[in-house]
Parts: sequence; structure tokens; C-alpha cells
Amino acid sequence: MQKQETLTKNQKIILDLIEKSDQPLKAYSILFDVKKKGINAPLQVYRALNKLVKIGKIHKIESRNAFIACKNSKCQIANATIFSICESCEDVTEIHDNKLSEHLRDFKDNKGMKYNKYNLEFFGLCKKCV
Amino acid sequence: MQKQETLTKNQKIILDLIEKSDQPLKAYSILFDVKKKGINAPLQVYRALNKLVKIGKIHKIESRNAFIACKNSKCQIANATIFSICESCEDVTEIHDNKLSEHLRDFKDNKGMKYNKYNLEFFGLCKKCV
DNA sequence: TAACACTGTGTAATAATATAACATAATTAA
DNA sequence: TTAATTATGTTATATTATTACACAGTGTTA
Ligand SMILES: [Zn+2]
Ligand SMILES: [Zn+2]
Ligand SMILES: [Zn+2]
Ligand SMILES: [Zn+2]
Repeated sequence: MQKQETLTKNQKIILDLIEKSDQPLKAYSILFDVKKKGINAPLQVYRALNKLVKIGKIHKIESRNAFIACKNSKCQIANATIFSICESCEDVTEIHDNKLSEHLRDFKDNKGMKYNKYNLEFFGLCKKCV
Repeated sequence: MQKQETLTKNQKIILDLIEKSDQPLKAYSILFDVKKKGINAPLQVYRALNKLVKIGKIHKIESRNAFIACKNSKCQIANATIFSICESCEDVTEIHDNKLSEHLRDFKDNKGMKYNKYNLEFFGLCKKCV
């Protein structure tokens, strides 16, 4: 819980912005938005993003190269993320489904690999776009 | 089954290369390797990659921006991919696990979204790297 | 056969995403 | 209070991917 309190200025600015959006934001769109707050370079954005991902405050939507705030207290601990993505309107929602999460957490492959993280992205059409 | 026969020259060259590798290849490394075969520009590579992804001959490892040949006849039909990725040596393996696949295929969220595809990436340490 | 749609090609330019390298400052731990 | 760690600011550059345009092949269909 401590890491949450110790965010730096840049990290806070960028987390605030991402939390205000219910949809994923891209790094360079974040950069554009925070220029007025004194963040001038891509690297400043990426450094904050990487930190925020690391501590579980945001997630990267890998297939979209975009970042969304975490809405699910559990996945911060489990390093487990599940998203649904509408391929028409690009709406992204974080899913929490205990049964599915457990199934994934308990998954063992036949190679003896030790997992500490997973990311699942479902694609389809949302209700509006069907 | 027909689309498999009708690959074009560029598509064949690039699929051959990817199939010869048991690990994911990146687009610009592919470009480098196929220059001697007359493929000169990134776009030629990306066009072939996109087509090969579309017909299920290869998959994109989203978290790595890399492409690997499909080893699993079923996922071509199901648009369903599961990979394990070692975060130390970057070894990537396509997983086929019927129970897990069924569970994912049958998953219904509470928003009435209609899924036609999913991608799951497990991260951890392989046996060698533990 | 001609018109058309569709898919692919080749090339050049450029956009979008992300990191390296360096000097410095702030924070924490011993 | 030294040392280690983490973050900053800046410039430059690397990596990944697409736009735009002119044209060629293939298959339909009128
Ligand atoms: Zn989350
Ligand atoms: Zn939608
Ligand atoms: Zn496959
Ligand atoms: Zn490994």
C-alpha cells in the first residue's frame, strides 16, 4: 500500500489523466495533454507509465499500445489482467470474473513453467456495435 | 483450406522463414533476412504478415511485437491463441490445452458482448531460467 | 471481349511507438 | 554522511508500422 502514496509529481499527473479517462490512452496523446503541466518529452511519459504499470495502477493494453487505469483491486496483487475489446468502437473494459481468474491462476502447462503473470484480451463486438 | 494453396510469392517467402524459426521473429529482422530474395521495403513485409495472421498461419505475440508460426491446427478456426513467454530468455511456446481453451471459448461476460477471438499470454520463467 | 471489383506489388515518404545516453537532483538506507 | 537507489530533464535515435500513389494480375460478369 505504501507505493501508492509515494508517487512522484510526474507519475501523479499522468495517473490522474489516465484515471479520468475510462478508455485507454496512448503515450503520445498523454504527452500532448500533459505538456501544459511541464512534461515535455516522451521519455518522461514512458518512465511514469512503466512505473505505474509496475505497481499495478494502470495496465497496458498490449494489442493497442495504450494504457488504462486499473479498476480491479485484485489484479494488482495477482499480476493478472483480463480485458474485453470491441473491434468496432475500440471500447475496452477490464473484466473481473473470479471463476475465470482462478482457472487461469491455477493453470499449469506440461513444461513445468512457473508463471507469475498473465494477460488475456478478448475481442469482439460490444452490444452497441453488434 | 484453399487459402493455404494460394499464397503469393512474398507471402510464401515470409511464411517459410517464420516456419523455420521456432521462436518469434520481428518484422524488421524478417525484412533483413528476405532482402536477398527481393523484398526491399517494410510494407512488403507487413502486408505479408497481416495476411498470414489473418489466415491463421502465424500469430502475433502482442507483448513482443513479433510473429511466430502456428503449431496448433485448432486455433486457426477458433481465433484463439495461448502463449507462454519466459521473461528471462524470451522463449515463446504456443499452448494447446483443451480444458483451458473450452473455458475461454465458453466465457461470457456480464455485458452481453459477443466474442470472436481471444489472445492469452502467460509470463514467467521457463525451466531453464528458474 | 470489355468493364469491373478485388487483391497484390513496388517504392518513397512519413507516422507512431519506444529507448539510449548523459548529466544532474532528490530520496532512502546504512 | 556517505552510498545506493530512484527520478528528472534533455537530446538524439531506434524500432515498429502506416499512408499514399501508380500499377499489375486474377477472376467475375455483362
Ligand atoms: Zn486491473
Ligand atoms: Zn463497440
Ligand atoms: Zn496457433
Ligand atoms: Zn527461459
